[in-house]
Amino acid sequence: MPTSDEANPRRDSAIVRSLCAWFRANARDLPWRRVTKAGTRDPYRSLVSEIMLQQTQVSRVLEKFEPFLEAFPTLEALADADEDEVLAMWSGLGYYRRARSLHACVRQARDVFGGLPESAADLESLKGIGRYTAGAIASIVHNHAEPIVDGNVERVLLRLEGKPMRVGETQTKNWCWERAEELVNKAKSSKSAGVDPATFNEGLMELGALVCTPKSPSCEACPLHGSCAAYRESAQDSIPLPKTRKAKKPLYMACLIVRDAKSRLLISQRPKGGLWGGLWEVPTIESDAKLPKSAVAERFGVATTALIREDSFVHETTHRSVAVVVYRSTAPGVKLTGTWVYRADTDDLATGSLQDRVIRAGFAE
DNA sequence: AAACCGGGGTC
DNA sequence: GACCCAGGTTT
Repeated sequence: MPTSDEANPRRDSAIVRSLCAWFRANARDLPWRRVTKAGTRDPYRSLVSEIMLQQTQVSRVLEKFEPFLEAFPTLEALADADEDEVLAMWSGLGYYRRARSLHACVRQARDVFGGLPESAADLESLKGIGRYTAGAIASIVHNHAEPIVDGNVERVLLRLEGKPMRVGETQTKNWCWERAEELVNKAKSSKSAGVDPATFNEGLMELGALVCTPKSPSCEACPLHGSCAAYRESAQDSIPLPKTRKAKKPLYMACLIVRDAKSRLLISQRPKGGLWGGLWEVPTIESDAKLPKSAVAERFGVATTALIREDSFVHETTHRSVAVVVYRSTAPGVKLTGTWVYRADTDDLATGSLQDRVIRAGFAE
């Protein structure tokens, strides 16, 4: 009696063939899947999409992908751009370090390799490209037999093999990478038409996105249910195990709206790295504790009587709950440095959604 | 191994 | 509200 962990070449072969056939028939028509010529994809478009898609849902990326590609149509164009332009096109996507890393990545690729390299090892040497992204480009664009494991793939593989583990933990990832490697090698060695590493890897992710979903998976429609341990044991809903989540950290922000005689608004750029790194904001104070008005006035160098409380709201991110209080100054602060901008200047500015709201309020009336 | 880093859709 | 997402880097 073979154990469940024992290699089963015939089962793996069936999994690979079924999945590839399903993907060929059910793949979504996404802009980064566009084929330029003779079945090849633009590696640069693939790179941009992969970075944008990190921890970001397809529907979010769809709004930003084409405008970004229009602004930076080629790797050379992106490499030649200023970091501020790149950040501006990333506005609203979140995880802004990705934009700065992508910019550094293409410059590095141009200077070191004369363009984007093809091997996963070379790709992974570039800024912002880890094992997943390197494997994705090498396999999907160049059809190399490189495994890929993201959140989707972990969930699919854990269910397929009936492993009650948590997504994202080191032990889980290690097991998934090994399993994904076995399967992609099986796809590589397959003699069936339409079965290859590119189709298998992308199919695995597409299955996780469309069928083997976190909640209410469509097992009856799944091409792999005949091989799936979780389905056989009716364990789809208990695999993977629920994530353990940390409480959101509170953050308090006091923002100051200052206008000059020309109705311009005072803004400044946040330091690179850290929260909203490199993005623009109105003068803002941050603290782990509530900021009394007197402290805000002191820090901004403005009299308390010149500070008008204009708005307050809570901005939620995955990891933070940010309590924002917006003040307007009736007298410019002596200590404040920054850049004066007109309303129209802010359109091409790199901003997060929180400061977008504050800046809009700043120009109101 | 754990912390850090966004945003918005969905249930 | 909690959960999710084509992760990588830093500590």
